[in-house]
Amino acid sequence: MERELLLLGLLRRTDMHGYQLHEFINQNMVSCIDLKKPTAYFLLEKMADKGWITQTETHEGNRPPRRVYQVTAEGERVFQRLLRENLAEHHPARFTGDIGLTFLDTLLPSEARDLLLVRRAALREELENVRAIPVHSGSSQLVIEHRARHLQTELDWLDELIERLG
Amino acid sequence: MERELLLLGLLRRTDMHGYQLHEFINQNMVSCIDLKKPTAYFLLEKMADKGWITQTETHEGNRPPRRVYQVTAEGERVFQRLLRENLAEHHPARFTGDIGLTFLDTLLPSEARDLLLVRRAALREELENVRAIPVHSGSSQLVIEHRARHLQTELDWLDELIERLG
DNA sequence: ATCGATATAGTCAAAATTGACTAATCAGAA
DNA sequence: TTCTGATTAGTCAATTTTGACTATATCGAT
Repeated sequence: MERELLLLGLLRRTDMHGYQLHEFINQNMVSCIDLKKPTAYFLLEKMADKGWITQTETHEGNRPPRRVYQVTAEGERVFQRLLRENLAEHHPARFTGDIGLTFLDTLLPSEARDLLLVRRAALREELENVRAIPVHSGSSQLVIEHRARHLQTELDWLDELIERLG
Repeated sequence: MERELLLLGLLRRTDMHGYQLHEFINQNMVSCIDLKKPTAYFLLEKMADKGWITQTETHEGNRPPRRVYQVTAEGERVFQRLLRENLAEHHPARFTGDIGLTFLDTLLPSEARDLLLVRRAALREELENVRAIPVHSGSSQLVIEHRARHLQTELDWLDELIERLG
């Protein structure tokens, strides 16, 4: 759901059409996410179906029509929910593309802090688990060591973020 | 291609059938990759089509037949190529699931070292680029800072790995 | 004014991925 | 022994994702 979070978050700032959204993401968030154009349109259509956003077709001359999207009241509620979920959950497979960070400033620092505390707990647990993997399991020692390092970096980062907020 | 690299690498060690492969990956490499069962079978079929592996159907009583896979000579060549590509390339979107590490010990330390040197160069370049992003670009400062940290961790890790090998 | 190159805006068929399923076997409890 | 739940082995339809495409507009050079 973090792609939906991103699209909602951007549209909440400014109404945009599909191409514009995709361009923005491609220019400013490459390091964060790789969202292909057709996927963006696909997600937008799905979100429109669910009533999270509405489309306004604008015809200009002979051009292909542009569909500008606006976040609905329901979409706003979904954004709020997704943002909180994203911040509180520890997604084990990604230290990159932490979309929630982009919209952290839309929350009260105290609430943001509480959500990150939940995440930190899960992160700590995983780090302990990884450190507890016996040497002669089927998994590669290098892979485990590598992961432990990034988990530690993530933990340090969260610690600092939490401190900044509190 | 790193899923193919993984499957080839595992099959190169021991012949296995699809379910076995999936189980092994799921038990020992969760932190590394999330390969769903149907995707595993899909990839195996594709690899068999390309002649990288061969299937041997074994019927046992009334069971659904098991297809045991073996790496062909061509598959072995592809494995060697994919491993080298994987080690030398800096994949910007993942600090997790570095499959190449699992099979690093199949190379001569000196060659492994050379490949990782290429990767380190690309990594350094990205870190510089990320650090050079102006504060008032469209991207979130937190996201950039977050990425820079993990890139630095990755760089330190590579430095150490390279030293260990040289 | 016109030609080519690039930017804008979106679509589509083909390929890949997934959740949910079938179906047989096995291990232990009643 | 027979029932139940877990394990083994793989498949399938529906959903998602992608590369390649259409088509107009715009901008700079000739």
